[in-house]
Amino acid sequence: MDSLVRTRIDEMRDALLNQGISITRRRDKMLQALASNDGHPSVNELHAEVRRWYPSTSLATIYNTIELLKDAGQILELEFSGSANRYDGRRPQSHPHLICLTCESIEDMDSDSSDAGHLDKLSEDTGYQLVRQRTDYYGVCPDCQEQPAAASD
Amino acid sequence: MDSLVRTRIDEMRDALLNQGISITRRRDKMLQALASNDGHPSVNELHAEVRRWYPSTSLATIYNTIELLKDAGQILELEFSGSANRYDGRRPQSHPHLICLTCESIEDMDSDSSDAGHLDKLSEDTGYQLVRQRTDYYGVCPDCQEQPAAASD
DNA sequence: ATCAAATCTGGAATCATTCTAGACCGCTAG
DNA sequence: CTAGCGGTCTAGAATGATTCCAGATTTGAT
Repeated sequence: MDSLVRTRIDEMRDALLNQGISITRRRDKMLQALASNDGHPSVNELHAEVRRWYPSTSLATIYNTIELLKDAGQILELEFSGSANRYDGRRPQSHPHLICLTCESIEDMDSDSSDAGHLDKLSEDTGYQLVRQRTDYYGVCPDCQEQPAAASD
Repeated sequence: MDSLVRTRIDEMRDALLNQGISITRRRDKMLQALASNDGHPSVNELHAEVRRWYPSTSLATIYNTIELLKDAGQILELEFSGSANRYDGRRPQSHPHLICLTCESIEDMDSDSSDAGHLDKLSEDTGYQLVRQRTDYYGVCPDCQEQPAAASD
């Protein structure tokens, strides 16, 4: 296991402990699943992953742990109304994404305007106490531009 | 009725007609509801509005008309996983919003980086064919900062 | 007035998420 | 070692937005 992954797991673990939340075995597996997943898993994917070790794990536990991580600022939630939410446990800070309308893939972008002082400045300008932002770009990814539109029914 | 509202209704109407979509009475009321609504109505609000004239209107018709407007690029859909989607029929182009985490209000912002050439440039940089973007800022609005946290159960 | 195509209704179906009641687990005090 | 307590977990029901569907209605052309 990559040392970055291990570091990230420790970060999440410490953040939870700081809030008085104990790290149970299921929660630990969930942190591992999040830290080692390169993409943007859905609840079902995380559920499947945790179940590989603890087959009795219920969906409610996954949702529950996500809630704890959100409160601790350790997970980024990407909401979608038509399909399941997607999560990023590696980079919990706001950052932009590229979303393919054809294959529904989600790709991270480097933060540009969404870096540190940006929200602070905007808070002053607007009078809002801003805590996070969401920026997504929707289009067709390079792969799907080449495909002869396979799965489009 | 404001002349800007009337202009906007005509825009939407023409866009639908151009796609061979006829403007039925319910659809017409829906365009009026969208063009004259200053905020970001939900499907239920639009439904209620159209029902004032055509009480038998079903929810399916509202969803259906939204679909038509989306295809014609005449409505902006803001997706939320936990609650109902919200719509903007006045400014269908991508533009950023301020969203209050306390009272769930949605406020328009002027486009800054999300103007015309921006998506084109980003398309070149990323290889995606980008068609729209979504940028939302989440925080607490000025009103809710003053309130003694009324509805927070 | 007739007929076909488009539109609309009302209710069922779907599906992600939240809720809930009770079972279970791990820890501490006695 | 054991009883009890608080936190955790499970399974399934409940919720709510959205989509689907079959049949009824309306529209427009002739």
